[in-house]
This record gives sequence, C-alpha cells and structure tokens, in this order.
Amino acid sequence: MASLSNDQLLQEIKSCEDLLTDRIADNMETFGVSSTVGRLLGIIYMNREAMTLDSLADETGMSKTRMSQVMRQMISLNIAEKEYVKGSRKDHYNVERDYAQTFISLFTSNWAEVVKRNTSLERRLREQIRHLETCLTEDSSEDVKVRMERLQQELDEWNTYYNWINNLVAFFESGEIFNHVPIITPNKKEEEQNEE
Amino acid sequence: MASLSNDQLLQEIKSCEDLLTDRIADNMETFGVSSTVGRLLGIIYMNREAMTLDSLADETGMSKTRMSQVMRQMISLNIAEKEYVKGSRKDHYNVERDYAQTFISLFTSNWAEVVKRNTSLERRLREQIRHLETCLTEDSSEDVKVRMERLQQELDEWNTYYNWINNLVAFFESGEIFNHVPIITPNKKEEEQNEE
DNA sequence: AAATCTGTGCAATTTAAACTTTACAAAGTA
DNA sequence: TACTTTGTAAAGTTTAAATTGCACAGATTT
Repeated sequence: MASLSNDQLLQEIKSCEDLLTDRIADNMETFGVSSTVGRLLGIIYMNREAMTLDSLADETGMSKTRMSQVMRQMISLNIAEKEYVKGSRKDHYNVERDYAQTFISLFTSNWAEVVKRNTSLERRLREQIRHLETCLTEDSSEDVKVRMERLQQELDEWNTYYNWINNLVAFFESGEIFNHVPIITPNKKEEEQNEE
Repeated sequence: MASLSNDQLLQEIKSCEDLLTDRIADNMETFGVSSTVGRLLGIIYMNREAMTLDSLADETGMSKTRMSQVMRQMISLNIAEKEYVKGSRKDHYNVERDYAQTFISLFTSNWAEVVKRNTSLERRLREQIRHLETCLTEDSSEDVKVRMERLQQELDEWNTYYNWINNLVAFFESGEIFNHVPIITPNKKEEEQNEE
C-alpha cells in the first residue's frame, strides 16, 4: 500500500538484517562464547565480504582492540580467517559462511578441549589410586576398601563417557552426522546437497 | 610401600573425589552454565544419594539461597529432580547418574530454546518482508531489490539451519545417536548396553 | 631518518554474572 | 496461638568477564 522512498526501504532492510545479527549474537552464547563473537560473525556474514578491524569497530561502535581480540578468538575457534587483500595493508577477516559448519567447528573445538583436559586428569588419578592401593594394610577398614572400589568405578564410567564424547566429536568433525541428520534445503534449486 | 592410617587413606580418597568434582564443574561450563551447577552435580553424584539444600551449602561453603537457585536451574535443565524422603520436611535433590544422559539433557535444553527463539523471529521477519514488498514502487532502485532478494535468501538459509538443529536435537533426545555413536564400556561385566 | 599506519600487549575501567544477606511467606509443630 | 523450619524473593555486594585506552613494536611510506 504505502510506497516508501528508497532510503526508507534500505533503512527497513537494514533493520531486518540487524535483527538477524542480534539473534546470531544471542544464539552464539549457547556455545559459551561472548555474544560479541556472534555479533562479529553476523556482521561479517551479512556484509558478504571480508572486513577490517576498523570497519568492524565502526559497525559495532567498539574499540579496535576488542575487535582484534575477538577475531583472534574466532580464528582459534576455526570460524574465521584472515584473507589477503591485494593493495591493502590491513588485515581482512572473513567468516565461515556455512552455518552448520560453524556449528561443528564450535562444537568440536569446545569438546575436544574438554576431552583433552579430562584424559590427563584420568591418567593422574589412576596413578594415584594405584599408589594408594599399595598403602592398604590388612587392618584398613572395610569403608576404605569400599570407597576405593567406588572411586575405581567412577573412573571407569568417567572414561566411558569421555570416550563417547570423543567419538561424538569425530562423528561431527568427519561430517558423518550429515548422513544421519541431513541438511534439507526447502527449495532445492541445487542438487548438490552433499559435497565438501 | 608406606602404609597409611585409615584416616589418611580416606583423606586421600576424598581429595581424588574432589578433583573429579572440580573437573566436572569446569567441564560443565562448556554447556554455558555456571560452574556451580557442575559442582553441585558432582557433589550429589559422588554422594550417591539425594541431598538437601543445607547439606549442599555445607559441602560447598556457599549460601543456602544460592543452592536453591542452582538446584532450580538444574531442574529446569532436566539434570536434577526433587526426591521425596519420608519423614523429612526438607527437599531432597538427586541428579541424573548417567553422564551421557546428562549431556543430552543439557544439549537439548540449550538448543531447543535457541530453535524456539529463532522460529518466532523468522516468522516476524517473513511478515516484515512481505510487507516491504508491497511498498516497492517501479522507481525503487535496483540496489533495494537486490538487498531484498538477499534478505530472503538469508532467511531461507537461516531456516534450513535451524531445521537442521531441530532435527539434531531430536536425534539426541530420541537416543538415536547411540545407534551411531554407541557407548562402549571397557570391562563389560554387564551385557545390557542399551536399555532405558 | 622521520612520519604514519596497523595490530596487539597490558593495565585500568566498566559491565554483567555470581553470590550473599536480609526478610518473609507457607507449612509444620508445640 | 505462638514458635520453628524451610525455601525463595528482592536488593545489595563481590567477583569475574568484557571492554577500553594507552603505548609501543614492526612494517610502510615519504
């Protein structure tokens, strides 16, 4: 009905995009990263080409230092990368454009780290238990033996669980997950649903 | 070699258990919840029976109010529940003892929430776009049309992604994940690997 | 060589999250 | 009815995380 001017329309479109970016930022917190990570992801994604720290600072109103910190974090999380741009001295950053891939990167970064930390703790505790066992005397109380046995059991369950997580990470990282939970595009203009 | 007294042994065992609890607390942060959630989970888990707010406060050295807050959160996350104890006025809380099930509960709580929030945003934006389309005039710039088209595309990808997440949640929640990433217990004293 | 630009280390500040204290309602007990 | 006990709401405090400002190194240009 009401016909809007070009500028008004652009304004409206921009505000829709901003809503999307805001939501990406929110959702990203589910991965345990600061919402600013999500915000930058959204901004660069919407921008459709690599951006510099200055342009990001501009867009967010935040300091360049913070942009630097966050982009570094994103690179370590495997959801962004520097892109060389001829003729420019500035670093240009781009982001993974495939949402599902981003999910997988964050998921696996997080859990691989957890598994790693865990494995070393387990090793340490196993040793400690082995040591304690040598300290048992025949007049050690029944209680102690039970607790010791239980602790062993805990560690076994613990180990089982983290092996599972480890396999889960591999299941995602290898892309096998897509064989069982496929990505379904509603309007299949393209046939190539599974490439990469 | 060195034979330790009962008390010393119990002490040592306790300190191993505490290390496990600490690690659970740490790891739980990967789910985006406070480490105190993980700490309580660990404490109740190790305790092997339901605990009251007072005993939790005692164990952690934190206030009872905080215990109440955290247990409520854990219940809403589906990883703890009140357990009726005859003859006691206090609420007793117990936790899910199956690690993998805990993982799934947290995973699905988090992502189901994200999907929900997203779905409503998507609906809102679709409407807005439909509205904006009616505002286009023949002298609207090419730029506007391109941006509009792009926004549509974003929403399509967006939709595809969240449908995927939604399916992923179902994949976990239904337990189908275990068919493809099984839980492997190292020493299979029991045969019943898949029940529930 | 001086001047500029770019990214980042580091300390300081702000903001948000975790946690505590106080107070009080609901339910139980004497 | 008055007195406890228990859980939690609300507001305040502390702690940790996010963010900034400054400073400076390395690389580039003049």
